[in-house]
Parts: sequence; C-alpha cells; structure tokens
Amino acid sequence: MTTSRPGGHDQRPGERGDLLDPRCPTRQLLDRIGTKWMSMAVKVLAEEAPGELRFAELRRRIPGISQKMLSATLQSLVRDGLVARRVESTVPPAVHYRLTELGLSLEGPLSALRVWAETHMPEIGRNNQLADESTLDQGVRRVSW
Amino acid sequence: MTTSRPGGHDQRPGERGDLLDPRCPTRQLLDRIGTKWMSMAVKVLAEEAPGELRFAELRRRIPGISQKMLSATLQSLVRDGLVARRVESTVPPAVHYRLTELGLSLEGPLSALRVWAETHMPEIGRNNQLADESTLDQGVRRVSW
DNA sequence: GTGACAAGGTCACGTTAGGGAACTAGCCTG
DNA sequence: CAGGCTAGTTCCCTAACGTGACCTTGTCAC
Repeated sequence: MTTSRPGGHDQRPGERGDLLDPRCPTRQLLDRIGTKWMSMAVKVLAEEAPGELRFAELRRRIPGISQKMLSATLQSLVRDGLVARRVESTVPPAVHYRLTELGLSLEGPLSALRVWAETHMPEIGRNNQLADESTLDQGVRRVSW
Repeated sequence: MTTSRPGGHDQRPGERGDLLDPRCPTRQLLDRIGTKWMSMAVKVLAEEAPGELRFAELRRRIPGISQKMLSATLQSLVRDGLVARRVESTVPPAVHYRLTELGLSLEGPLSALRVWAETHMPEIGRNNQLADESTLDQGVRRVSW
C-alpha cells in the first residue's frame, strides 16, 4: 500500500513528490504493520514462538479475521521474511507458520507500541470525546435556528 | 478508519467478530500512526520540541505533503491531544503547533520503530525481491507457451 | 456418492485514504 | 485594483483495503 501514486495524472520525475516513498523505511514499515491484521498476527505468533501455528489455529486465535485476510496477511509476512511457512506433506497437507528471527526482532518495538497504546489510548479516547462535544455545541448553535 | 464495519449486512451482537474494535487499543493506535503523514508529522514536531512550528514551516519540512493532508493530519493530532494548536491573532493570523506531553511520550516507541525500520527494512526489501523473482519464474512457465 | 475438512483462491462489492485543483478570509504591497 | 501572503476548506476522483460468498483439490468418514 501507498506504493503506487493514485493521483489523477502521471508524475514527471524530478518534479516534486518522488522523494517520500523510496527514502523512508519507516513509511514502508508502517504500511506493513498498519494493515488491519498484521500486528495481531505477529503478536499471536510471537506468543507461541519459537513454536509454530497452523492456519486454522491462527484463525481461532485472531477473532474476526476471514480466511482470505488471514491468507493475505500471512502471504505478506512470508514474503517479507518475517514468517516462515512449512508445508507438511501429510494426509491432508498441513501448513505451519512461525516467526523468523527477523519477525521476532520486530516484536520488541511492536510490544513497546502496544504498551503505550494500552496506557495512553484511554486518554486519547477522552480527548476525542471532548473534541466531539465542543464541535457538537458549535453545530447546534450553527445548524438549528 | 477501521472503526465502521463496511461488510455487507448487519452484525448480531455476541455472534462473533465484535470483540476486535472496542477491545484493541493497539489497533486504534495503528490506525492513527499508520496513516501516511502522521508519524512524519510527529517526528518533525518532536525534533523541534519543546518549540513550535507554523503551518508553512511544517509543509516545508514534510516534503510532498499537500496543504489538505497537512491540515487533516494536524487536525487529527490536535483532536487526539497529541499536538497543541495556538493561534496568534496578529496581522495575518499565525498558527503554531507543538507536541503535547502525550505526543512526546509517543516519540519513544515511535523512534524505536524507526530504528528497527532503518536497520531491517533493507533486509525485507531483499526478501521481497527474492520472492518476486521466484514467482516471476513460475509466471513465465505458466503463462507463455 | 455425498458430505466434511484443510488451506486456501477468486469474484463482486462497498468504504475509505489520499491526491489535485480551486476556492475562501482578511490584510498588505505595487 | 490586481496580485500575494497565511492557513485553511471544499469538491471530485481513483486506487487500495477489507469483507462476504462461493469455488477448488485431495483425502477421509458414513
């Protein structure tokens, strides 16, 4: 995501605006972990590390995810080398997933973010409520006669 | 974002799938910092902290951002209480932005993520290249006769 | 032979993020 | 009075994200 430029027309190179994508590794990382299920999958796999989890078990541990999204998420993670996929050629072929070393190294910063979220998101929620209320006041004053 | 459920039909509560949005502060945080300019804005403001920056100066320091997106980004940050907005009622009214204490506290985990990105994203890039090449091979074998 | 399971893939769809271009307000300069 | 500055806002558009529903391939149970 955010890898192509959806804007209306083509971009002349060297014009302005092509310096943000290639240069910023943080953007690329956030494009990955910012997708809806990525961080959840990493967390679940990290809890099991260095063990493995199968597709159906992952589905069970990530409530609300569809097969399609789990599949897509895992494909991205494998493609990035954060997760290893191991196919066991048994009776019905079983597929096992585990975090690679790279994936495990991401768990550090990611769990720091989780801790921050758990401690500070309630405050952000309150701030949003306050903002909503004040704009509501203005809305009432402006809209109804 | 990711706060409404766009899926085709309504959700019976207690059925399955309503436990992911309200319960997960990490999701809410990632929905915020995952947007394209959020983390960039926080970083730029953090570099200047505890000083302030004006709208035009922020634009200059965030290459490629449009007025519209900068405006929207700052509004979200202010709404969340991560950034404080101060209007100076001078000749042309000047608006100053600075990180709040809450915003500054986010810089810690966020910069940890940036460090991780800078050290490990090249490896992820290589992994993706390898994946592209192997699927390209398969594509050639499958598609052209 | 009909159904179930595993691990997905594909299709059709709606929502949303993000981009561009143009417009606004009041004041200042030429 | 034409034009420019600041700090935005508004409209319109597209591409990507995410969802649900259905299809697949192969083996096992009834």
